[in-house]
Amino acid sequence: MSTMTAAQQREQAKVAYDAFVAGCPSRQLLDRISDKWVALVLAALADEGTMRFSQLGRRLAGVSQKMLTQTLRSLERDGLVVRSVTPTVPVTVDYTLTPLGESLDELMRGLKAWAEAHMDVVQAARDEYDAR
Amino acid sequence: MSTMTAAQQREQAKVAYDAFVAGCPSRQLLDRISDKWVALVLAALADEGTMRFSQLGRRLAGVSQKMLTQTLRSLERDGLVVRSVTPTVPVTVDYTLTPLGESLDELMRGLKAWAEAHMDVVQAARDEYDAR
DNA sequence: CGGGGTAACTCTCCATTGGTAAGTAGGCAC
DNA sequence: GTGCCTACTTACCAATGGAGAGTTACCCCG
Repeated sequence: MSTMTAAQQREQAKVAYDAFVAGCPSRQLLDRISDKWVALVLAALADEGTMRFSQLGRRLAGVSQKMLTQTLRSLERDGLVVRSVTPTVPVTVDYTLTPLGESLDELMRGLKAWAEAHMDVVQAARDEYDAR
Repeated sequence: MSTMTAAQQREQAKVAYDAFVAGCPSRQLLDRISDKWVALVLAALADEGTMRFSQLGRRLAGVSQKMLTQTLRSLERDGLVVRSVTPTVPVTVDYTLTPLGESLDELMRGLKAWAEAHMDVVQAARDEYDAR
């Protein structure tokens, strides 16, 4: 058979994708920032400079402690924040953006600005869609 | 009691958050684009102009049909893409970006550019973190 | 010396989400 | 009729994320 069914084409594309995605940097970053809490941590740290764990927990109040530690760890691993432990009475942990983290945050602010500028249009589109 | 325990502070912050988040447009948008597939659909449509359902399925090959329909529906609802059905033999469905969708895509390209420029630094940070 | 309080986690359980695979509708080709 | 096409929809199942309690390590008060 010289022609392929749609199912076969999908199958083939899937294999190509598996190989492709492993080494694609923009895709890796996408996975990183496609995490709801990453953007919020970045924004909070950019606003306040240095913040403690509990401060962050209050600022992005909806976050669970589990997800906060998890997010901060991965950001630290990627070199976007620095984690510094001060051995005070109850231990104090501070987080700060690195220059790299700051540069990413600038792009994020662009998204925030877009949201504020266009959210009313989006809302109108939603209302219209739901009405029909 | 005039002072609050940390637990009580967290509880209070949580209530404030619930009220805050419901009406915050930038947060709503964040939830929208914090979906892995949204960015990819946007990028694909911006590249190719109009695409059919199966074309998109092949382009972002890792996507399941379920998630593709789901993503496209929500983008349509938000006025970022248009869906047009042509009643040909097997029905043909085309998707195109609206001007609104295009404007969001421009920001996304900024992120892509950041990724390509900085992914090597991130990778180096990861390696170092994993090594110690 | 023991009980209580604190910060930053860590663990356990459960609900929601996303992936896989199979099924559906309507029409044409055989 | 049987089978195949596109664009879904549905059923099931594994993984992810949230809620909340538990843990560690320390100090202070009585």
